[in-house]
Amino acid sequence: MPAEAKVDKVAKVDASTARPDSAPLTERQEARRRRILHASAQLASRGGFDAVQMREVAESSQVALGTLYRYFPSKIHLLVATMQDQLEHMHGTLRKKPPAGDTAAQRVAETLMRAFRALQREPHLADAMVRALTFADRSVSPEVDQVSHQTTAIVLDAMGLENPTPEQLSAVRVIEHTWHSALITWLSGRASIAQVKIDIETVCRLIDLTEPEDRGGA
Amino acid sequence: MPAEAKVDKVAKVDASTARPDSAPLTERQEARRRRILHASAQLASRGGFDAVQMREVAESSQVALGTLYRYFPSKIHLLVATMQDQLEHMHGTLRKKPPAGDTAAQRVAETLMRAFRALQREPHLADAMVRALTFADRSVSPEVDQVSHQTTAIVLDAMGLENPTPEQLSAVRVIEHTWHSALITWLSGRASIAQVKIDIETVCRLIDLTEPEDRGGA
DNA sequence: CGCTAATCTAGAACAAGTTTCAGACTTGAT
DNA sequence: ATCAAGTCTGAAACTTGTTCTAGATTAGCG
Repeated sequence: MPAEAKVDKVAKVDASTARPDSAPLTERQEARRRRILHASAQLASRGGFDAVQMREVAESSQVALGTLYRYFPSKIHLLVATMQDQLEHMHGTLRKKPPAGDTAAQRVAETLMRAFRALQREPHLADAMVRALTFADRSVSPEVDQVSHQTTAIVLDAMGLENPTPEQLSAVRVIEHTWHSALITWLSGRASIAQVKIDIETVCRLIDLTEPEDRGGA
Repeated sequence: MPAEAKVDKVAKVDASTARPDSAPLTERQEARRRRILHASAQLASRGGFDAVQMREVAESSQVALGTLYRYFPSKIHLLVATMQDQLEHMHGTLRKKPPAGDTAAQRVAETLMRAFRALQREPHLADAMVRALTFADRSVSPEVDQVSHQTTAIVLDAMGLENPTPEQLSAVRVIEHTWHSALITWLSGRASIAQVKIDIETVCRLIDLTEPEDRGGA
């Protein structure tokens, strides 16, 4: 069923969502990629990780199974890419309304809680993305790293820092560890929302330890 | 091939490794369980998560596939149980040589680094266990919780506390989050051993914030 | 001992991720 | 417009986790 039109040509990839991979995609390829990611997010929103079945994604996005695998070499790759996509939205949204806390710790905690609330609105989607992220093996490292960097950027934004010290970067790393792991315990029903909140607030206190100005904590 | 002898009978389960599940196991059942866990650990040590294939585990442990599934209802259950098993060893080993640091934070960091070094000796096994742990869904919550409690016990041991305050328990939770997540980044090649060490040391500083003696946190 | 229920075994069958392949379609260049 | 190379499609095959079944074996009991 060759149902595609005849308008196409080279198409410069816009830099916003650019995967600086290797080959620039044509418009139709970009459209396919987008359809796939959309289908992935949609299915994930329904039933989480298990509901994202490669055959279904292929069908929903009007693409052959083989093509799906050409774009995303595994289910994990697909879901991590889906997460990258969502993270971009999130970062944009968060940027519009910066957190209002007095201290960096408060602002980071507030930002993470805001993100957490967003995830609560689509718990199944969150499940699919986070499970994929932590289950990813070495073959997905580059993509996972990109997600990690994006997350770091969000946290640093919240802290309001231009040139973080190594200590502060360490604190941010630990915050991200806690964020991921706390999400997992929540998703698997082993921790309540309240508990996650406490964990986030607890770890954010680490930031206070690294304040160069007034030294000392609470 | 009914190759089993005729010596058996009721067999009291010893309390050390007791799964207070429901039915006490006969000796032969206990032996099967042990063979299965051994095979699981062995295969995991070879090739990590992927190398633990249910058919192979069944064959290695001289048990039918159906029986394997009766003992462990999924691959994840099996690997989490394998982790429980290993954790017990670990806890026993650690108990023998308590950490020597001056502060609670130092002792916890030292203990975790010791555990980390043990994992480095069997990185594939670590991979299988940790991946299973973080991939586990709600159906495995009880078992994962038990692993979590065991880990908490180890950390509290290292801190040398009888009655931890709620604040200290929060710190311990965050430490465990960091521990798990840092392990994952290491296993998937996104963080070096040195980086994991830094992360552990960083998060352990949280403990200092909760010391009740010399001025308090918050 | 002899019985009944529970357990175990071998093996087929099923499900979903992944791979493969032949043939049709597109793309980019001539 | 035409050709070679690259891409996409549909469908089958393969892999490994999981389920199911029928028949043997074992456990606990009278």
